[in-house]
Amino acid sequence: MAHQLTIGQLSRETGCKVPTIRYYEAEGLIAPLGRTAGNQRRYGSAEVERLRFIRHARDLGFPLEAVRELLSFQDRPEQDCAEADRLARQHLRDVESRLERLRALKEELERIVSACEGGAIGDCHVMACLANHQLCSNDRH
Amino acid sequence: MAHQLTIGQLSRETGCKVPTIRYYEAEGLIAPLGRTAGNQRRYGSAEVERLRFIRHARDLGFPLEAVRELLSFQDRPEQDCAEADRLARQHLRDVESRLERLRALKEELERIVSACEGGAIGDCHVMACLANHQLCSNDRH
DNA sequence: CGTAATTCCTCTAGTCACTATAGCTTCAAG
DNA sequence: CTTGAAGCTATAGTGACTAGAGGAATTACG
Repeated sequence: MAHQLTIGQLSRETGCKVPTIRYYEAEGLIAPLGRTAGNQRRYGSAEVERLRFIRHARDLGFPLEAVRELLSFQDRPEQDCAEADRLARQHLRDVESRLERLRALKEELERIVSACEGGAIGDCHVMACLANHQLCSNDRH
Repeated sequence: MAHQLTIGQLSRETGCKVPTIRYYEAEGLIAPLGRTAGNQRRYGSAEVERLRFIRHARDLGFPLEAVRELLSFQDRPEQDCAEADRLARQHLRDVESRLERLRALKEELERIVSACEGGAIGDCHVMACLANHQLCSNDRH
């Protein structure tokens, strides 16, 4: 049993928390090589790779369901990559639209806080803008 | 009982779904004026304003907990607006950092999908980048 | 006035991707 | 051989809703 990892070591190798690894196992994304006599999980280097793959895809914002698909592609390397590419492009479109909305939101917030001049809440622009959308966004949206 | 609204009418007025209104009520953010003999909620124009306030703050990404605070400020208009302003500024900082991360992510995704040239998964850049962070982001982060 | 369609009610469970807690067992070091 | 860290399972909680079941009230029409 050379160089097998405990769940804690796998956690340190990949930056993925221990309960999260167990959660991924329950979700069927990753499994230990086996268990010790005392029922503890043991992992090999393939699992390190697999978990890094999962983490990276998650960091990129892919939902677990998409990660699951990507993993299934990985398990069939002879297959065409069109599906993986489609998934990534779809995700990019999602990210772009979220980015757009977040940018608009930031601008609105900037207008709101830049208008505050102190004083009582009754006269506060921040509160007025929150109460009345018209007040802060005089442009589109 | 002139111009009192049902929950469905309030929903149409504010763009807030019916179950969401009931959820906000359970959370203590908004309450009906009263109930009919048949136990149905009835609302007045103050509730329309309050719910619009809630929706706008939510659309701006404030968590419900912050909305709760903002509402409590609104109930004391003589008070100084510094707290409301602080909350909005804090939120702006949150949004800015999310925006920054989302932007970096989008760039990484763009690099990834732009590298795909079709073919088998074994040779696919999309998959390779997901497996190995180094491959796609040669710059910071 | 009857009835049918629509809207309303409560309650429970599900979503997503974890995170936290409790109470226990196993393992590695000294 | 004992201690303390790390492991185990199982359950519940997070945020902000959303969906569904099963039933009651209201409104519109004939």
